[in-house]
Amino acid sequence: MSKILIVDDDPRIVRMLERYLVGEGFDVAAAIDGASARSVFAEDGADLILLDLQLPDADGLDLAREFRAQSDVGIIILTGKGDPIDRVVGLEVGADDYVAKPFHMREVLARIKSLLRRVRAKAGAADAEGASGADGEFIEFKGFRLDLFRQELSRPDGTAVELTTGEFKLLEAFVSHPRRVLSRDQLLDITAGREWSPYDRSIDTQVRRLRQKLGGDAGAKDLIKTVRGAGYLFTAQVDRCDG
Amino acid sequence: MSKILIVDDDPRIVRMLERYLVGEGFDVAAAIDGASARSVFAEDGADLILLDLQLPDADGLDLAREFRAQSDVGIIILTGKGDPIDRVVGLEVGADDYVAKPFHMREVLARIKSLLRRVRAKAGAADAEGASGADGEFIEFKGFRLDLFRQELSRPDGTAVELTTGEFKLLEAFVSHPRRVLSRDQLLDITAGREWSPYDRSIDTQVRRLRQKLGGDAGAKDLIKTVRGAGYLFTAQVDRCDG
DNA sequence: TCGGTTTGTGACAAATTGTGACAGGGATTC
DNA sequence: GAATCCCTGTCACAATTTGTCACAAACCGA
Repeated sequence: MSKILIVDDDPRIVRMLERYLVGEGFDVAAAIDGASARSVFAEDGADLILLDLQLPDADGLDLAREFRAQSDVGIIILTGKGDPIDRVVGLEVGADDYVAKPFHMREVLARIKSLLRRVRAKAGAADAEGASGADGEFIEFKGFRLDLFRQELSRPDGTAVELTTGEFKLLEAFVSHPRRVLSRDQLLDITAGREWSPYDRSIDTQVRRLRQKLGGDAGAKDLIKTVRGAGYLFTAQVDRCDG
Repeated sequence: MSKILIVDDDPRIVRMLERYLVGEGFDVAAAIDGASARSVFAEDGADLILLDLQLPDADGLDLAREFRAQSDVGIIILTGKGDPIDRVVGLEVGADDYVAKPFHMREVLARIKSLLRRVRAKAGAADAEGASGADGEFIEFKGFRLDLFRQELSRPDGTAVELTTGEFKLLEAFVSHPRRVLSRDQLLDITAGREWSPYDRSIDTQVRRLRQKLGGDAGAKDLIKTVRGAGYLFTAQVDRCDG
């Protein structure tokens, strides 16, 4: 269950959001000013913050920067009619999304779900980083080298493998959770932020294309193994390097 | 409320800025030459100065140095493409940021707010450098060198790359947020201050032109990678240098 | 072995992006 | 004020990427 922290000085908005989100099964906390928001977040943490910019005792953007500096929490900014805050500023402080007031609950919910998916995926990827903590540049497996920043893959012999965006995301999902069975549901969630439905074969197709590019000559099925009835499994050992 | 001093010899620009910023709730003063700027600043002070470099009776850089010497006021320089900036000492004198003419009001507003936050934060604790704070003179990536004040770009071999204003702003957006996927929405917001609508292809076109100029000979797709369904990604590592 | 289920594979259609051409707008020059 | 050039957004079309479909192959339990 995901924890959501609502920060807004308007009690009506807080109540409305709170009721709706609790009804959707979220674990909800609320704060009506910057000070209580800080303490609540410090105490209980959160997976996602809904943050109004106009607070009685603090600038919402400063708050956003603080939260972002100390964690990977997802931040959705609620912009009022009077503040034409543009995305540029938000981008600088690390906000992930925006909702303009007045909003519909349904819209907020959609963005929350979308962002939670992204945050979870990112957290998963961060797990794989291990204790080094540093944002490693390369990931190596079975002689291949994956550059996360450039989204490029090179073969053991150094030649480049042309990957499309979708293939890269799929491979990233695999190397982030190596030696673990990933269901089609999880893979689709990570790569496309979508829900999986029983007859969706898109992951199968992408796996096929990735296999082809990974092992046109050698062990493609070795790298990505099919687990019947469950999903797919990335078998290779994964190392991070900073060089 | 924050006090902003506008210094520009073009009355239209002054009026435009003044009206907009007053509408945003700032306390605005204006001067059309160096002498009046000095007196206004000496008399009333300011939290932030918008400073044009071309003044009838003074060099804007000297003025900036003076202001900075006697206070911690934030300084944003307005640079025009035709401005005869003979030396690159713009930042040396202590300017905090700059905006290239012609600019959009929203862009200026975003930078003003960002800088005001930084100035306020500076009064408090350690100075966390803002993402787009122009505290370096050059920006280097993959051998290219970008001069923010002159809006000039030079290739690894030293030859100049002719950039239009739009291309420059796009590149600036990329180097300000490197190794991060920027949506068309965000890019359009940064470069033009516009909202993106589903069939707007202008960013695609600008990206194409920039790619062409960046990599006419080398890897253009290396530098700006397309992320299908999401936006574009600047892949190179970005360094700020003072030399 | 047989039948049902699940997955691999090729082909195709839909969606997204790259590319060239063009026209309107703004600035500059004469 | 008119001619001109440059920049920029839009359009049409090409190329690429991706999801879906139909069918073949593989797997599993009875």
